[in-house]
Amino acid sequence: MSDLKTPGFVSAQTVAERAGVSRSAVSRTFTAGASVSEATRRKVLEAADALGYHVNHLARGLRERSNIVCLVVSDMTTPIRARMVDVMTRKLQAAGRITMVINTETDTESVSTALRQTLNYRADATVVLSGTPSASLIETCLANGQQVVLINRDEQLSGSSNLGVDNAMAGREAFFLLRRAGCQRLGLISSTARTASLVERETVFLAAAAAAGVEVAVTRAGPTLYHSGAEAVRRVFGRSNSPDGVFCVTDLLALGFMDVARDEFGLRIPRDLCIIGFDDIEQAGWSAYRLTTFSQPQEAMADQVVQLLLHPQTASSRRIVFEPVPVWRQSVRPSAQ
Amino acid sequence: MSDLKTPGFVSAQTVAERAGVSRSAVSRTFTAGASVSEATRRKVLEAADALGYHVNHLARGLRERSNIVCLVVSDMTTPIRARMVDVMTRKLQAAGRITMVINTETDTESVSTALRQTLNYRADATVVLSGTPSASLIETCLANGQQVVLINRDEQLSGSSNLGVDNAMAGREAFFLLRRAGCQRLGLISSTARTASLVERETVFLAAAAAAGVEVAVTRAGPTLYHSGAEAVRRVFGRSNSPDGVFCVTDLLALGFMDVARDEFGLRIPRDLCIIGFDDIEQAGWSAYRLTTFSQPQEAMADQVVQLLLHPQTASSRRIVFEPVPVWRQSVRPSAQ
DNA sequence: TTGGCGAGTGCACTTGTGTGCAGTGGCCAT
DNA sequence: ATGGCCACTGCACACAAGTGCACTCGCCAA
Repeated sequence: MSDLKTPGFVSAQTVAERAGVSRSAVSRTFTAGASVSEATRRKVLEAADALGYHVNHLARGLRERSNIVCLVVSDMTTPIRARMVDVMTRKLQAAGRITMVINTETDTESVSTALRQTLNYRADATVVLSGTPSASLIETCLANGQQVVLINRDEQLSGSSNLGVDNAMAGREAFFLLRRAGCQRLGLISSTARTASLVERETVFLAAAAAAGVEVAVTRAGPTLYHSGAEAVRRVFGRSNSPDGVFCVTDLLALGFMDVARDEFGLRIPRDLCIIGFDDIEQAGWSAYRLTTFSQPQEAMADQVVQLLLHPQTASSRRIVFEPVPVWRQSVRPSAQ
Repeated sequence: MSDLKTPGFVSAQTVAERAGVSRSAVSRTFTAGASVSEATRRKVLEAADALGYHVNHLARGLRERSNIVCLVVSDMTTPIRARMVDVMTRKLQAAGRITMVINTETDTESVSTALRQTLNYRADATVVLSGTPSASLIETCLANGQQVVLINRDEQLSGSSNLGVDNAMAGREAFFLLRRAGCQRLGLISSTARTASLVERETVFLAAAAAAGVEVAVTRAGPTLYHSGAEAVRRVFGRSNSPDGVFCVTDLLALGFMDVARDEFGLRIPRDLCIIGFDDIEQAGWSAYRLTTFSQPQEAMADQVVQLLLHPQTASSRRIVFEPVPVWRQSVRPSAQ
């Protein structure tokens, strides 16, 4: 049509005029279950199509729920985070929600700013993948009727739901796997980031070793990234008695460790050195690595988040723990002798 | 305070009542440059703080621009995409915009649905990272005063801006690098996905080879993923005369190719086999690979998108091409003999 | 003393929806 | 023929903001 349209969105009013009906009729046409005659509906749909009309969800969100969910996340380029964002957005979309991504630093200040944005956009819920927001701000969110879901974050924070994986199980299991493989001198490769998850994996691994009377050399060469794992090798094998089995609290650390251990120190894995990681990122399965690790059940976690959104009454102050599943590959010897 | 607050967001009206001023005063307090006395502003801020008030950006978006930008993307777990989403969200945030992510399949149908969502939420602009939307739908977006930016997508689509990298340069350069390294039998490893970008890299590489009178074996073992590169090796080295230099149209393909070439065929890189990729994903720099490749200037592209949003008048129907920058590593011999 | 000016304030309108309520018209049973 | 019921329609209000316009009030100069 040669409608000389002024730039800007077309409203229900315009559609109503063109269709020769009231604006209410237009609204009802696009509301499931509302009462409209077939004739009216057809006229409206025709006019809407000709004008390119789309219901304004922002205005709709003024009265009731906005169907917006904010995802607060940092380090998105990290494979594990990227996959989490992917899974989350897909599941939320399938549940009729739309995702606003807020990319932030991990520090509390920055996350708080993000959370305030969340309130500005009337998100029904906020899912925090990184950093830990201050308790008082969470209270504000809750007071505003917003749900807050923390994933792999600090323990209980008043009122917010809390999803996490059983890090203790992984730390314990990692120790026994290395011992069963016959490793004598153990190493723990961790990160300078002191996330609750990482700390728990560390402490449980160390506790299990202590209980068995085994000493463990701990190395923290930098942030939770590939090059920190790489750097860790140089520190570890500079020392007097180098380990023959290491638990890396993250796959990225493990992959960096493997590369440099082979490349610069000529070690063969798992012959000279056994390695266990955590996360089961895609690269861990690449044939250059074949890393034995633990997989986070991200699909299940995302499903759970959706459930919490759909049934908010069940959501208050709960902590839900998921079991990581061990993924057997070739970076650990099957058994001693 | 022991305000028995009913769940739900607190509005400017409530704040006004508590502060003993008009709602206008509240609005003006939160509007930069509006005229409010210092005394009033203080009263308002105090009440707002006590009640946990936050300006409703949705309602604000009813009158003017919403400051929402939709990002339509698929295959988010892919390193190159994950980084693009990361860079985009950060730059948009810095420019005062908020990002809505729509995670979609690459097929046209699914992208069209996504684009309609975009209109529902009154996004000021839509940035399409994956798939190609139908031209008619783009027209609808434009008619509604929305900007559409296509990244690495098909050529010109009426009215939308179009950012891309110079694939031709990469294809040509890749050929010459392999030749200069002394490679005699060339291979091209590509994807079953027929994206404009991939096709262009392919055809230019092949054209350069044809012009030099060199034959090239083309292999397309599957989607643009690691395991397709891995699978390609088995096909390529099953044939009679195997290549000693390959151009993989994507880093992921290249890494899969390298792994299996070394692992199952005992080839040494770059001694027996030279490999060039494209994208410069993080993993390409890992010491297991040290892949020579081309880097997409994603930061610059995101900056350009922000510029287009800030100055919409300059945005109509433009195609802007960025130069990929060659990244020299060790998967190609420096030079023949 | 009075007119003018400027800062500050509030009313009322705007944006695009969804929906309660009242009203209309058609159809069927009595 | 008429009352009752039901499907449909439109008015008007609510939602949460920003803002033009009119108005008040204090202060200063003529």
